[in-house]
Amino acid sequence: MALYKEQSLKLYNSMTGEKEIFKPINEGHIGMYVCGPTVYSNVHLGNCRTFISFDLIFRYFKHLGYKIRYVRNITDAGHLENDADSGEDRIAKKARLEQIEPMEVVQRYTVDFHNTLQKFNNLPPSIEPTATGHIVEQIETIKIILDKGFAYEVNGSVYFDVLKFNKNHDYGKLSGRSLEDMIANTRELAAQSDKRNPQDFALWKKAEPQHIMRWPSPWSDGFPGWHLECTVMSTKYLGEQFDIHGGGMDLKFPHHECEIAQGEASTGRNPVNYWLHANMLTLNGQKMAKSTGNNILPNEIFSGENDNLSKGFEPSVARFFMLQANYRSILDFSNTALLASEKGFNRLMDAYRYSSQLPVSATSSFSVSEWKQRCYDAMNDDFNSPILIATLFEAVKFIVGVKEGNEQITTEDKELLHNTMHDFIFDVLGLLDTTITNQDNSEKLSGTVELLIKLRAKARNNKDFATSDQIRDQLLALGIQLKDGKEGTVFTLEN
RNA sequence: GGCAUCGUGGCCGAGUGGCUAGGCAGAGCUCUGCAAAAGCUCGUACAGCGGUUCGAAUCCGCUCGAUGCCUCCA
Repeated sequence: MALYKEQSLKLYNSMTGEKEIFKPINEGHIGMYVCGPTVYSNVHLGNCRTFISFDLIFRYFKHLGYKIRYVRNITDAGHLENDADSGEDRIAKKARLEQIEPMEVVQRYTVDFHNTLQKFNNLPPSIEPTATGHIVEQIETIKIILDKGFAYEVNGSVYFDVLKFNKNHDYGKLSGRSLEDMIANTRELAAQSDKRNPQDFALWKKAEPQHIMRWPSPWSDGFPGWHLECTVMSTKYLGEQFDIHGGGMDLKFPHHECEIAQGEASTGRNPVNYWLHANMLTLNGQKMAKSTGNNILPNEIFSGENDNLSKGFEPSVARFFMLQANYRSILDFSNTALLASEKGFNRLMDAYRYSSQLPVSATSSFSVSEWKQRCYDAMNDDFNSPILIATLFEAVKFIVGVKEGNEQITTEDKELLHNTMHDFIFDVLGLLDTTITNQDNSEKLSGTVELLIKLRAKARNNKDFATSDQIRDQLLALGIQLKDGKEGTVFTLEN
């Protein structure tokens, strides 16, 4: 029996502002769409957090036995930098600055995006469609919206008529805004365009002569509006109505609001059942953003080459750090927080590794099955990874207790404990065991260090502490730390 | 200015009407030739002011503060 039949999952629906019991349209199947990146520069850590959040969600659904189709787009058609007609396309601008083709920009940063997410151990989505690969479908959708009377053409551009749409629909229901308030608070901008009113948004834009990325359409040589691709591609691959739509918090308005409008205008149906929004990663209390330069690149985390960092960190440590906060909370990035996570991460991994070799007893002093369900309870409560991690640390404490002889575990429970930890640490949280220990190192290195450990033990037996301390201190200077325990000495390597 | 979210112990960060979050740091102890490591024990916090309640960090109101969105943004 599939696990999802035994577990009741609740998720926080941004549309209603409440945690709701999750019920997919088709039992056992899930369609999930997540807004992907605009590939005109390297992904920064804030972008990664969103995709790690949805990777956690994707992984948990898979773990529960759902058959899930996860669609995440690549925005490779440039969005305009501002709303005025003279605005420049971001990708075209980057191409101009780097003196290359726009699609070279797209290719370069798409590859970077994939490489980076792979380092964080994100699973690839089921389908990763591109905006430029769906120009035809976007034109078709514009035609439908025009036919239904929710859009108008002006000078080769097509705009969505928000005022008209709002007469029979609720524009603003996702972000909690009312159109009246928006109109009341509109600051009149000098360079207003062909729009009938400022809340309208482009479905198709006529390209200025210098605009490189352009396609023919019934209205003009131009390019699709920024919100349309997600509507079109989610509909194409998941249907007119699907289960989950996710994305960064900053996309809630206007992007997702516009998607709802486009979907309802073209199909008459509310496209999405559950809206999930991942919150921002901040740096120095401010949102990380490409445009402001307030950001950290993943490679800087790995190498430590950034003024905010004292050292480099493994991708899994950064991932663990992010998963210690709920995906809906703002998380502030800092070196000290990352250092704390690294220690906790290592302790968790040490305990996991040891869990397979625990000494067994006739009884258990800890209810492993009850603990296992609490792991599920945590994830069932809107993917509460911090609670899951806290629960895993209960097991860590217990494992240490068994090791020290203060707790007991049966053979059966030991297997259940080890397997459950494996499932949650690796399959659900998506962490990688990158901790460097003597088990992972080359035989030559570990053989050498073992030899030094023996020599040191011999020196200590002879009370030759000068020699023993020399071995210990010089190894430490090389980044090899000796740890004396009851059962002898082990070592760890600094990474 | 409008809309929204949030304000938790030294730091990060859960929870949410009565019951220990967790991690890191710190303190004491054990172990140790010394140290490190490891283990054990320890914190009574919820912005401020009112209100509801037998009882509120948790609900309501106000004040203050922070952040996000309102223009592209994960």
